[in-house]
Amino acid sequence: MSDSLRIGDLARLTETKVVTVRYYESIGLMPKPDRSPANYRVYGKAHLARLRFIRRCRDLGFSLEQIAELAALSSDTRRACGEVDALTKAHLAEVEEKIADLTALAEELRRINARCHGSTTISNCRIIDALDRSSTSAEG
Amino acid sequence: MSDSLRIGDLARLTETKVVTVRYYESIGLMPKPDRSPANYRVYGKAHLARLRFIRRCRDLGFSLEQIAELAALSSDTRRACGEVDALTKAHLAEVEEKIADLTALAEELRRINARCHGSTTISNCRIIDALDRSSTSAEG
DNA sequence: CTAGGGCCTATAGCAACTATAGGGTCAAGC
DNA sequence: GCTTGACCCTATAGTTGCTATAGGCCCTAG
Repeated sequence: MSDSLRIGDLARLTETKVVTVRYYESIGLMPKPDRSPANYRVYGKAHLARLRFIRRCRDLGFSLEQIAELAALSSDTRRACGEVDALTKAHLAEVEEKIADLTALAEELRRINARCHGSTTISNCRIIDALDRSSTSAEG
Repeated sequence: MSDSLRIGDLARLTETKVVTVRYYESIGLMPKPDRSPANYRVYGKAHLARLRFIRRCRDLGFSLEQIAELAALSSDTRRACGEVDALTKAHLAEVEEKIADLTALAEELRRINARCHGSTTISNCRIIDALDRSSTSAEG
């Protein structure tokens, strides 16, 4: 009995918003649960596990589409593990690329920031200057 | 004469899509240009500079809202430079935080990936296992 | 004079939610 | 018995930064 959860319980247990849970259902990522006589959604442990899986993957940066794939793969235990492996590897590569991009970007922001040598007005502010000029063009 | 540009020229010169230029105008980020007799948008060098500024800031990861602020600040040359400085510093902090998050995430993905010890089917795939369990809970 | 490229407006779609409106349900307290 | 308040329901619109589509005008070259 106590494994009968309402949407609010599910949300609390997974640190998800209620609307988000409904949203996941609307796009088919969460299965449609049974309804109580009052038309409330009634969830069990399987739903909780599913939502936990989704949230964990979200935390790891997977898209909802990727999560749907992962979930489909994981439910078919005889399926080749290689597909899961490929998905996580591809995702890792994406993440690593994003890190590289952001690192270069931070570098440049730091460089730009360093140009503000205590000037007090925009007219002699080198930051705006730096933003105006393309970084690839030579500085004067 | 030759500093009269059409939207396609502007787009090409800044590696922006035509629709995007119009979009920037629609949200007030680009000023409304004059129109030719045929109702075509007619741009000058100031517009080009403005769009370049926008695109450069976008490349640096600023949001359109932040860019609007930066542009407003930069046009008032007597204004205190401190605000610009603060904006770029805040943005840098954001970027650095994002890098930290992604780095932790990549770490975990690598850890998860390492669990696939050549198992061939999902049933003994440790990756799905790893995704299922919360990373904070102890492993058995 | 027609084909193509470019331009115009307006609207809808994308991810992944979030917010709002307008209502029903239910247990507790007076 | 009745109200209060927390919870639930549906449906729709908003968010960011675009992109795509439909349906149509302009202009030049062949």
